[in-house]
Amino acid sequence: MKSSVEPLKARRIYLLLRDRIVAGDLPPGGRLPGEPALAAEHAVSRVTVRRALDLLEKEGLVQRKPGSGTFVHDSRAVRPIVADLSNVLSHLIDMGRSTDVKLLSFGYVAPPEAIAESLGLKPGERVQRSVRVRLIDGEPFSYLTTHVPEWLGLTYSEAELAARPLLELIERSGVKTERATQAINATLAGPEPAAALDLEIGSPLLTLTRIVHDPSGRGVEHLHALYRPDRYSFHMDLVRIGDDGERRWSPALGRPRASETAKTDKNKAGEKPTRGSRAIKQRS
Amino acid sequence: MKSSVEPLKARRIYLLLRDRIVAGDLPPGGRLPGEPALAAEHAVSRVTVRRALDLLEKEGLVQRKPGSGTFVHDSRAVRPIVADLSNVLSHLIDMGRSTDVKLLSFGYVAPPEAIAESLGLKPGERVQRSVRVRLIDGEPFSYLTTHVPEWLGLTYSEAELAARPLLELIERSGVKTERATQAINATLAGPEPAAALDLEIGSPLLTLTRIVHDPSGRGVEHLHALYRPDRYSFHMDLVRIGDDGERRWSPALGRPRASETAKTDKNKAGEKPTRGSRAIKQRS
DNA sequence: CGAAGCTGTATTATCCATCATACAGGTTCC
DNA sequence: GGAACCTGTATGATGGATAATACAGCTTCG
Repeated sequence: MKSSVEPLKARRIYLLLRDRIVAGDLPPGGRLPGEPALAAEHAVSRVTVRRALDLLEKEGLVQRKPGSGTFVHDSRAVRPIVADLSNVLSHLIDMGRSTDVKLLSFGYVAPPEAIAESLGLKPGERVQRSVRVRLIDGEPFSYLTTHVPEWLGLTYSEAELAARPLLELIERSGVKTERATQAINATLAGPEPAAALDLEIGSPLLTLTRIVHDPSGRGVEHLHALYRPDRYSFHMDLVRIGDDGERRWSPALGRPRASETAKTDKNKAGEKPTRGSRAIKQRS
Repeated sequence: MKSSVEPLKARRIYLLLRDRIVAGDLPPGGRLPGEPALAAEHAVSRVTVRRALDLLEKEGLVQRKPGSGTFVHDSRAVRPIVADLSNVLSHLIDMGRSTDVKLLSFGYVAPPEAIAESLGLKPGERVQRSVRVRLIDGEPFSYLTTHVPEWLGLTYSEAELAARPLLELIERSGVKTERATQAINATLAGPEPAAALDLEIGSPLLTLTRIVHDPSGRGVEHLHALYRPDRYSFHMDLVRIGDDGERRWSPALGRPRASETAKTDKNKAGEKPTRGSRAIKQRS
């Protein structure tokens, strides 16, 4: 185990710089402020700034040139996968990229109350719980926890779950899946997801919680998915509908545009760097 | 000042326990293991466990009873506001809740390259940049950064932006907004958003990036929104469409069900006085 | 060339998260 | 009542992260 405790301020600065890089705020190939400037800007010592830059360099986001400066690596290789609303990745497979699934856990347990409630289970009813990780080109990008009522889970084997989509197995059993509700949110990575997704604890994650119902309204699947935001994001096209009184956006249906896959402009949690504030005297 | 650096192990345990609570693994009202037990389980000192519990208590997730134990708070009151796909909150207003907008920043600047590209601007073209914070019942829940081409931004004033929805101002100018694309992702809070949203730096945030186009395909608005995940989340209903070969989920259109979800979050009042800036009532 | 700026490296001192331990006071339950 | 829990609080010790400072070698540019 790594008993070496991770830095705090260093990590903070690392995250901030990383966000600005992936957001395109610091253009690829561009030089970022010098270590003394960064140290002053964030009110930390230069040693700490170096720690943050070490992390960025180790991840290949940044390239350091002694005597010259630190530069954003040109090939921002880490473009997120794009999934449409319905969470469809099929166009990725068309593109020749391979997705694999690792089954981390499989078993029958008593469900947490919240899940039992959302599936409409009777008290005492058990569920099949599985944890899977999806990989694209060998890299993990999602951490899936599913709960399925026991009577339904028993219609397929552990090996089948590891090999085929869960929804396919459910429908094979004769259950019709017509409706679902889902919620998208954000959270921080706990120890298990962090390890499975090859992330640091405390990294941000996209979450998707989906509850699938059969036509009678009975819950048949509870899916909780965690996504690495640097490798996955939800995209959708919207059209403006409604007449003048109440116009609003509505998702544009139709085939997911297999258009240019990604035009990532993610986000910037940070803000504009106030330029021109330099002039730090590190020397006496 | 808050130079108080966050703990590491304490934060780890905090995240662990938090995940188990929100997942329903530890049922509401239940008592969680005693501090000595937790300390032994995670191989840390009791002081560290207490730090983690302090965080949970401050967030209202647990309640401590001296001499008795630490309990999961019954009413997990902090239910996020629910917005449907199109980011519509109208049902909240129907419910009598008030949303306000604070304009934090307004000005004309040279756009970051990523934004210029997504709006299809010519080199050298400037944009109007604004930063707003939305509040519900006085509590901030979203941090909006918008970029609008200068020629369009000049058709309205700063005061108008603070008082009316941006899209309404754009349409008033004669520009037709028919299409948009958006992406949903997750990130960590940087210093400015954290301060505006009354959060710690490094808190998780939901992000929404939307680019609005006019019928000719010209970009007219770049919206970057950050949402507090504990106060806001995206919900949607899905239906299963397509014939047998390729069945998939598709968003169910129609009015967003005024679902059970939004309840008043009884957060501890008082805390941070919202910083003095204008707060204007505005419809979603 | 030479000044200015940059990264790489080293040293010392300080701060703070964590540990280990002890004790006080409340609750639960037999 | 009293044993066995629990949370609240205080103590000192320790190690790692951070700060402050100094200097080396490199690149860029006038």
